[in-house]
Amino acid sequence: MKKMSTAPTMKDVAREAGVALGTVSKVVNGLPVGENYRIRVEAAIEKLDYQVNSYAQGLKASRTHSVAVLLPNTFNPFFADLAYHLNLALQKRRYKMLLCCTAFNPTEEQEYINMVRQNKVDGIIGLTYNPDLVVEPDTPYVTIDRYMGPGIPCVASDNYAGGQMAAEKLADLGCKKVAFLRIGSSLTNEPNKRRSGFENGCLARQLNYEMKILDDGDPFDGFVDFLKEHFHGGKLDFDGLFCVTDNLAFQIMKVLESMGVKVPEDVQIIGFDGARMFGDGSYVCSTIVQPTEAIAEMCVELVLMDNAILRPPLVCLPVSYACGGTTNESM
Amino acid sequence: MKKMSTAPTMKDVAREAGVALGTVSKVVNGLPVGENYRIRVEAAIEKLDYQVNSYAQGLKASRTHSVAVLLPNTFNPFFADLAYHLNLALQKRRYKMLLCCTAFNPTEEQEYINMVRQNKVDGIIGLTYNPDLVVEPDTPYVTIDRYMGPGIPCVASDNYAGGQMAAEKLADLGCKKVAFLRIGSSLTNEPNKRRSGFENGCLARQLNYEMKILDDGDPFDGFVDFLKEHFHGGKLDFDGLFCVTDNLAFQIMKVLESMGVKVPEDVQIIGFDGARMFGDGSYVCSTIVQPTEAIAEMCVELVLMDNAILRPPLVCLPVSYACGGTTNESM
DNA sequence: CGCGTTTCACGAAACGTTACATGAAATTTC
DNA sequence: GAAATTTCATGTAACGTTTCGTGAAACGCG
Repeated sequence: MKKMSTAPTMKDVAREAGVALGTVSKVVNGLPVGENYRIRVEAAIEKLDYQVNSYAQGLKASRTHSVAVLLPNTFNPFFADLAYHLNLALQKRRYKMLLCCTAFNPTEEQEYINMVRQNKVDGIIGLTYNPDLVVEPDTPYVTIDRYMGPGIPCVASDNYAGGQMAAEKLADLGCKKVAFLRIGSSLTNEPNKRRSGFENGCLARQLNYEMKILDDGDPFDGFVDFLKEHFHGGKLDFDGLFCVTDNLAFQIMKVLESMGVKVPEDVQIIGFDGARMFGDGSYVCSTIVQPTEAIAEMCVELVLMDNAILRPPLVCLPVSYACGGTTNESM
Repeated sequence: MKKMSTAPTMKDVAREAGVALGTVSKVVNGLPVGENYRIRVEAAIEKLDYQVNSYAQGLKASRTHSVAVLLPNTFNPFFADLAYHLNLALQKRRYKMLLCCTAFNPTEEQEYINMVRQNKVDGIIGLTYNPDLVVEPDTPYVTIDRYMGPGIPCVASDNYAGGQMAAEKLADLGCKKVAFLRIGSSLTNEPNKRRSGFENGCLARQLNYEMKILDDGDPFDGFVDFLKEHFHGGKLDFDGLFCVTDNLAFQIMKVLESMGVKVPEDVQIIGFDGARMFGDGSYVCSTIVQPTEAIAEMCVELVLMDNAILRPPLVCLPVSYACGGTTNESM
């Protein structure tokens, strides 16, 4: 060892092992190399505690072993779960995860895509809200919940089935008159299918239903007004509500509480996502659970797939139902 | 433009602008350069849509504009908040965040540190549980909540004050006999100060207190047994509990619920962290709120600080108190 | 045994930057 | 006005890999 201060390079390893530079490279990359050479090189690597410099690697090979993940934030339990399982899935394959929180901001999203472009990540996984995001065409891009065209795979829950399931559960719980509440972008994205699934589910079970749909910018008051309109003589017109997300369900429950409406005695509420406190405990409310782990695995699988031809345009994964609170249906 | 397929490089920009390579580099890095040259180069950059290749940059300059963040997970609201604000703080400075979830696993933590070593990140911010983590000495390292020695800055809440505050709040709420519940590592880390703060707070307010401390491996049943021991004739011996984290407080509340003990009527509970549902809504329980945004800002500030001499060994940031639920003290 | 073929380590040439030495031009100084 | 000084664009040499053409050794075959 000549120099202590600076990290050992392949050249150092080559010198130590008495082989050529290229041979070390092959050993490091697991390419075929003579057995006796391999042993010598591995010993030298061990001895010098050599670590490849992934920036040199990235520069030369344009393979960086890192993937960027775009999410609105990490504090919504659904996004948090996704982030966690994406990290796990990437780590399993020895990939690093660049996390980018976009705060639902389209400009921010584009900024991040651009920023990530310079970084030459091997792929991008994005749950985004900018309908006309421009992505580097030569970087594999996989979306969650947003169908952006045939070349860009979209991974989502089976939102239609989830909507249907919500209707069935409400019917099973004995509801007669229910409502669907949605807030969110009006884009044609996968979660919109929750609505049609719910409608058809209601029709199949002959459930009376109503819709209240707010767009992204709209103030939450829209729902408060809606609920008040349907509140007569201390009683709500509905005995069941399907909220498009657990977050919304949670807020609605607070409004109802303040109105003196009891959940679930007076009205059943089902959300969507499968948000849990602290990631393990009980569900925040009764909910259609998204299979975050499977979604994450699938995203990683697709984004790292070599053969672009095999990438499917859309993958839907099965959802399940879970009761909120500590116990069961009685949430 | 000669070649369409491959991304433009500095050489392309130099040719386009009719200047030397080094001049382009200076413009890109904001170094002083003649005004007329700058204009020509900027025009060429615009025209070719040039983006620096940060792998070449990282290789040459050993400055990668990325920081690794080690957290146990993203679904605990406290960690989620940290991740979010760290991301924001880094992004403000145009840095990328490599997120690494370690699941409290010491081996995993070391693995990640090693993995990150190859990547030559500009710094590491870690909330870790491995007491003898080996970190690259030449990579700036900042911890959250773990004091690891004078060379490694530690950023934390003022845990002592938080413990005191909890005692005072319980006293203010009229409690007479309280208990402190802790689960977690027995390492000498910052959160341990919550206990001494609480003890002194209780002494100052002449509050009767008891301690129940479980170590990391111990089963949660330890608390259930403890509570049952102090449960006589349908009543709990305590009228106030201070739990070392909101997560614990949340679990304890569920146990109490199943025992028929009402919160806050029968017993007041205060947690620690400031966990909120969906990051905005109400607090999960009454709690000592950690200033996650300030912690994140400080970590980033310290980890990117050029002058290593100025790095303080320990920074404590002020906490605050917040009531749980939708309303006030009445949880 | 000699020729053609395969195998495989070798070493040099990129990859796209930054940093530094070089020298020409512009400015100051007496 | 000439010499001394400053200014600043230029071009070249790394940074640590991967890739690929080269040639020597080992092998098979007639």
